[in-house]
Amino acid sequence: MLKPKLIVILGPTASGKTGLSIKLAKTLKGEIVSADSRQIYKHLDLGTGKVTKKEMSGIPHYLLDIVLPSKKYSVGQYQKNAYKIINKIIKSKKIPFLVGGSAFYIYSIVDGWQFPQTKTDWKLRKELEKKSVQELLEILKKLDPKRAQTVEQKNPRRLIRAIEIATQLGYVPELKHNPQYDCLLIGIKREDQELKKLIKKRLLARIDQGMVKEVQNLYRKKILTAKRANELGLEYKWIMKYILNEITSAQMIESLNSDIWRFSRHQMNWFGKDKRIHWVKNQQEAQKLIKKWY
RNA sequence: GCCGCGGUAGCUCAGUGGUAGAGCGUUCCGCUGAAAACGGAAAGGUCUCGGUGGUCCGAUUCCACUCCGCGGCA
Repeated sequence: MLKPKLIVILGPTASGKTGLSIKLAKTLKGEIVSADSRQIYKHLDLGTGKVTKKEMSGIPHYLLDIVLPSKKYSVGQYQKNAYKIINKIIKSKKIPFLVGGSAFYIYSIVDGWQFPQTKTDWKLRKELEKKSVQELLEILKKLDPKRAQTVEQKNPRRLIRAIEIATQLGYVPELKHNPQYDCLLIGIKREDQELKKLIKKRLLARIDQGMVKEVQNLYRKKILTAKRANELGLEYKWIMKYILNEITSAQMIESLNSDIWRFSRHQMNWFGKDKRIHWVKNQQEAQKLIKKWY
């Protein structure tokens, strides 16, 4: 049985995913499902570079603004939500586009990761966070010696999650892949220097548009705490520091610029090794690929 | 002009009479329900510690002079 088709548009931050995906969706009767771990949140707009209503120009967008910034969201939830919406779009005879820069989210769909059926145990995680990596590794060894060998042994996050799973299931099952869709992966290609310029330009433009004010308002209305802003990272982290007078605006811009650049490298670290991705420079190239594939 | 302090990796600084160190940054990499998260690795000092001489078997480390920066007194 043939799997339904899914077009995936990915690339580093500021590469132009939003613009390209809307253009493509317009000419192809498409609908867009976001794959962005921060645009998921309500009220985080300018800081996440979220599409505006106007930019959408009538193309339906999903998985934006679905949870409050104070809540923690996860890939597991994302995958469930995304499957549901993509299937709905397919049923309505429209073409689904998965668009975003959160590699972890994208691959949970593209590769169909089958996460173990467990509950997030914040209490346990908090307890475990007090322990050293050595201690965590010892605990995991007792629960699941096999997984203890394959996890990143110095990474507390990974160790804690493995312990969480093993506590609930008795062991950590191997992650199985069960892709639900036939995916066409299109990546937006940008040279380093070009991307650096784009990042800077977009950063300054958003500051002009009131990005600092956005964070100020969220802070004043208690939608966003300083701690949470720090967890959310990048724009929220640095703008919050500026608002709290910990840094000057020049320091804020400089730190942000270099942090966003580093973030883009991190994204490319993930995409760069994926041979399935077709790298394009513009709409024409993307359209040609889609035409051939569909 | 005098006195004091400092000049060591891109930045902030440790340090020792006997083959140069940390943190940050940079680059690269990993990633099984926090992923803008979380973690790992490497490169970098014209054989080199501002410069020139001296003491010493040996000086980045001690001494003298010199240049530069900072602070104080004039």
